[in-house]
Amino acid sequence: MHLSAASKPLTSEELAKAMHTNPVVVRRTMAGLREAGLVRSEKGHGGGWSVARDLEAMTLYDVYAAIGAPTPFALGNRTESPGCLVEQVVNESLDDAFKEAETILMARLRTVSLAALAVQFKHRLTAHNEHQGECVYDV
Amino acid sequence: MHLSAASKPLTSEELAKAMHTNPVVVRRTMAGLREAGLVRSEKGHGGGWSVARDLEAMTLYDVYAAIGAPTPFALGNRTESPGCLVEQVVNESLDDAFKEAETILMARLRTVSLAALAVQFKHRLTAHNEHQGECVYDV
DNA sequence: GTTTCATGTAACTTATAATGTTACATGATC
DNA sequence: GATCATGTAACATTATAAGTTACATGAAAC
Repeated sequence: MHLSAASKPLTSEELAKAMHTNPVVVRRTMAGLREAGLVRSEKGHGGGWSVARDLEAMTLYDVYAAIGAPTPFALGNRTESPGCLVEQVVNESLDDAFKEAETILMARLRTVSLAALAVQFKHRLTAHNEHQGECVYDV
Repeated sequence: MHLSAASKPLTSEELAKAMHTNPVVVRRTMAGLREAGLVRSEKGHGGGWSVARDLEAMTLYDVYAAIGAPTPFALGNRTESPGCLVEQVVNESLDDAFKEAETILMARLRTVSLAALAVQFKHRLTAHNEHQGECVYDV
């Protein structure tokens, strides 16, 4: 979203500063997005990161998938294939519950396009400027 | 569930052995269950842990709540109250999605009583014994 | 009543994963 | 060819959960 708001490609350094992290961490994360075709990267002068397709055609789910679709849950099985019959029964029941919740979560993420978030962002920016006076938001 | 299957209170040491962990870790975890009134503990000879109420009246949610209701999600906001307007908008959208998923997950956990799991466990135990010949399952 | 057994808990160590950092290779633009 | 930017390996730091040691407290057995 920062990229789409900018008029030129943004460097990893600029992005890192905006989100209080490190250029290499940015590259690592963005690499997933690049491989998924969500963003582009260019080397050399005037290079950096830019969006590769319409924000309308990107959802939060696409971003999630692009970064590797890590398990969204902090709770999990202590053992994957336990010999303990109690543990088996509990694991299966929890797995069912998590699966249901995950399905719903993913469906929800698919409904949120980055374009929709960009609209909300613009509203927020307007309100912010009215309250505090003009403020350049280039990054 | 191990406790309800046993005919006497089980010590932290016995439980630790059954779940391949450490007696102190067992005590730490069980302390939450005790404070929530799900289990009892007794010191001294013949002491140990036992269930404090009918398995019918305990659900997976009760257990989850008893151990402190930690956030079930591995994904979260990078910053709780970010100044960045993009981050604000994304956080709120994700928070909404997580909240919905969490509500559904908790509702689901409330439908699973430990008694229901105990029934499944007994079935599994029967099948296990038919397949392998009698096997004492006291812990 | 004292010995034994069990929990309760503080303090510390270890394991693991995410994040941050340094260093340098590769490629594009000026 | 000098400069700028990504790509990536290797390493360091940090945070958190799990495991461990040590010892105090209380209950039962003898």
